[in-house]
Amino acid sequence: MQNLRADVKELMQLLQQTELFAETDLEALETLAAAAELRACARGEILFNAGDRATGLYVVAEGRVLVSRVGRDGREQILHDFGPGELVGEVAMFSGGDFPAGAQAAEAARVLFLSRDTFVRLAHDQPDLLLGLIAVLSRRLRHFVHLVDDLSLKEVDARLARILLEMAAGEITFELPMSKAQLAARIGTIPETLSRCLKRLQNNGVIQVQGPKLELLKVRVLQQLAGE
Amino acid sequence: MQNLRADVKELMQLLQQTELFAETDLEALETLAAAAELRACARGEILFNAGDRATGLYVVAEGRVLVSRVGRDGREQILHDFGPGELVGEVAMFSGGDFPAGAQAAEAARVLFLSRDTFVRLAHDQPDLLLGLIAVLSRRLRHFVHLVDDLSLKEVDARLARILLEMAAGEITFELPMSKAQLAARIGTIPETLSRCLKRLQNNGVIQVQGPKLELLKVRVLQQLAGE
DNA sequence: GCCGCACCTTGACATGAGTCAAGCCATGAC
DNA sequence: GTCATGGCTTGACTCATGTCAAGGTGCGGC
Repeated sequence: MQNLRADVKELMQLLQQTELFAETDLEALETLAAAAELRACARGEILFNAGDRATGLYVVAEGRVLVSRVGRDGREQILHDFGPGELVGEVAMFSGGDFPAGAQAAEAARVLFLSRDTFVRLAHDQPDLLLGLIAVLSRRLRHFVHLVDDLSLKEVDARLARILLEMAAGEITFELPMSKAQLAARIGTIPETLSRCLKRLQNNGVIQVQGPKLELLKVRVLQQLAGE
Repeated sequence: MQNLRADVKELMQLLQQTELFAETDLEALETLAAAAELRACARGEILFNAGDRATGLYVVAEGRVLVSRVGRDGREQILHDFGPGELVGEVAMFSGGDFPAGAQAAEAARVLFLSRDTFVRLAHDQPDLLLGLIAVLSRRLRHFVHLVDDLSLKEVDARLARILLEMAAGEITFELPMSKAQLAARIGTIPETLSRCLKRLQNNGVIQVQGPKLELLKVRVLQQLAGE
């Protein structure tokens, strides 16, 4: 991970586009920007591992960062897939102090690092920031409820259907925003199983797969599979 | 669910023993207590269902409240098991406005209901409350990370071993604090499978089961099973 | 005491999903 | 060109876990 030079103006702009700091006033933003470090990481590079001591949090400026847990057998479960503007590693700051999961760049990325101190000092006289953080955490919890629901109560087909609909975002053709191996890890399975599920859906005429290109032929069927 | 009369003094005491309001000053606590409603619920009674509009949050005063999701096939996954002093339904207040999961009393319980308005008004001039809430949400997230890890990356034996060690809390003999069906729902399986796992552990001399009474004979083996 | 019910256990079975090993296809290096 | 590589697919197999059905056990009501 490489530290980059960046002027405060640019950092302020980046911060303004984040979920947490969008409403923060300019003065505070400047303090924040002055204390932030901009870092570049290569595809696959690790930001932190589960169990690492957390000295601060990250904000994704560009690229995508995956947060995941890895089992003893090497299998990986992706917990979050964060894009520009999203916070990474905020939980560790307010409970425990170590990261409960690991994070790595899914593609070349730039991230802002904010030290714990910087953040705490700022939050002290910006109660709005706390409200924003509460909103972020609540959204994360909601996401986890659905993830647990999926993993515990649904089969792979249902999870796949749901994520396809989500990634399609209303379109009927789209390109997978990640490798199939990563997609498998997101829905809590392995590439082989994913491959077979996609095949089955294709054989049933529900979707059309062409490398990373997907076409949703029967959206209704997918919705039903996903559990409404 | 039945509304109970309770005097403000008593409610204040209850609130002081909660994870969120332990540090709140007496004046604010009094306001809170005056606005809170104390409710009694019978065992099995439902506080709210997934998807219900949330008009406030609950604090467990007595008894246990389970938060869970139920699949289309009727299988249940317990997400949280809350005891006295813990918050229930806080997520809904800060994102979305509806409960992402359902809650029911695991045994006869008394809960305090706080309306959204009451809470928001109080939080407005008690920034400490926000910090406390952030701590609570962070802990919940940490819990979910482990739950997802368990469900996705470990088998039932490992989850069972972990929860047994947790419930034993250092003792070697203890009594299950819930029915075996509920235990099964907590570790993401069904009573039949739980029954077989317990049997297997017993046959291997790792534990001794006598109805709801458990004896841990080989703690080391359990720890190893649980994944260190 | 006996009935009925809730809770739990057991067995036989079905199946979803992981493992292992092989092979395919495209891409980039040389 | 051909060779190696990474990413994906496929098949055969195994195994954990869920389903279904039956039966036990204990407890409270009457």
